[in-house]
Amino acid sequence: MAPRTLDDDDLLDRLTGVFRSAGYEGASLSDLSAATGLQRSSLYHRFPGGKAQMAAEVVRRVGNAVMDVAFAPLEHAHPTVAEVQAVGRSLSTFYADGAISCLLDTMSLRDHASTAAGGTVDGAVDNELADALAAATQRWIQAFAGVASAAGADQGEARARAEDAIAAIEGALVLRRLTGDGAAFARAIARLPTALMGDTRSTKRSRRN
Amino acid sequence: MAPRTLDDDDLLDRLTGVFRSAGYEGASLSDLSAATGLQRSSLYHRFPGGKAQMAAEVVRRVGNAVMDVAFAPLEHAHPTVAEVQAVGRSLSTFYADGAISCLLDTMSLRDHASTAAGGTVDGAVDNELADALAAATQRWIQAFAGVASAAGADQGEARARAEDAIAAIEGALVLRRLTGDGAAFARAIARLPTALMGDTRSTKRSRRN
DNA sequence: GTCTATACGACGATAGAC
DNA sequence: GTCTATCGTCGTATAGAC
Repeated sequence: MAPRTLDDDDLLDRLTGVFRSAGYEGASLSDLSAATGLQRSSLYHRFPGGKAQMAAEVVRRVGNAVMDVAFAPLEHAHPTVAEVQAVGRSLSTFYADGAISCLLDTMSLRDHASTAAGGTVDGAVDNELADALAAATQRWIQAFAGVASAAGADQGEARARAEDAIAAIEGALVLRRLTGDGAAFARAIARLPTALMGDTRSTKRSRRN
Repeated sequence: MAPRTLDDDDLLDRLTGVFRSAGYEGASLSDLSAATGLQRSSLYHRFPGGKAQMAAEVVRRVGNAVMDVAFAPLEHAHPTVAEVQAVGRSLSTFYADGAISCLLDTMSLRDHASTAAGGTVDGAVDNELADALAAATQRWIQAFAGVASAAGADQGEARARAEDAIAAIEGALVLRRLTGDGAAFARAIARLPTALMGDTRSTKRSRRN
């Protein structure tokens, strides 16, 4: 019912939703077509590289969006606990309180193919996705590690805290898929300030850790 | 070159390897056939329910194996720190120091299909997989929660500690897929005793937490 | 820039010989 | 209990009309 164009941002948003819940292999062109309202061939007009290109662009775009919305507040010298809590709220919104999976998880499977014979042309496209995932992960780690560093952790410890905090969130999202219970995700978010900055005891929370 | 039978345990082991690295959608019958040395039709002879049945049996079998090997030592009244550390070592082996993904993660995606029209027959098979995943998850949570309870945590806190410890492990496995670095996984395993039992300070480790 | 139509291989699944 | 051969469907990807 809409014979005219669809906005580029809207288009990628729709694609993102499919990849987030189905993963790379699970997201068929029919799914992507249905979600966007565009026919398969129209998708190929915008993404000549096919599904692999769609996936890579989705990952890059989401990575940028998350950096802007959630982590930009952290990029000055000394983030406060309140600012880290705000990042937690942004992440809660982004993941719909844990109900939506993370692209880093759902897109990081696959790829026993394409490594077989000599370098095919689309091998580069496949690596594009892997590179986008790795880049987004590193940016996330560095954003969190920056917070830990500002709180006084040395470089190695800062990176460890960042990785552990991310792992807690990613693992909670997996758990949520399995149990339907978002409590673990909520705890991982609530723990974010102390996980990164150590025990600042500026809030009333004590618990283990 | 082996026209005769393949042992049932071996067969499921081979299938497990494919599902672990490729996920449900990513594991094709060709992959499963190649990994087992059996033709597609032979696989159907053993698993009339097809891929869904293979997946469900794999999940159930792995769930049982993990319970036996790793968690059985915990099923008496008061597990010791050393015993929990031993569980960590078993898990490290099971996950090849983080290099192998967890079935709970890789198999818990998918399934926008089969819910469409009226109840088809194979809808039950699909739920079989989801049920197997949920059951394995609950058994894991309860095994860990038992440790926390024995260490003095009340019921809610025990379950929270168990879920958080599992999330830390699952998230570290995701991170390892993304970065190729197993350090986060090693830390999640090392933290297991204190994560479940609180700060027993019986080892020299202090750190945050 | 979107559509209809179609190519063609891989997919899950089945039939029937041995 | 395994095989070869094949089914119909859906997968990704293209060609060409509008």
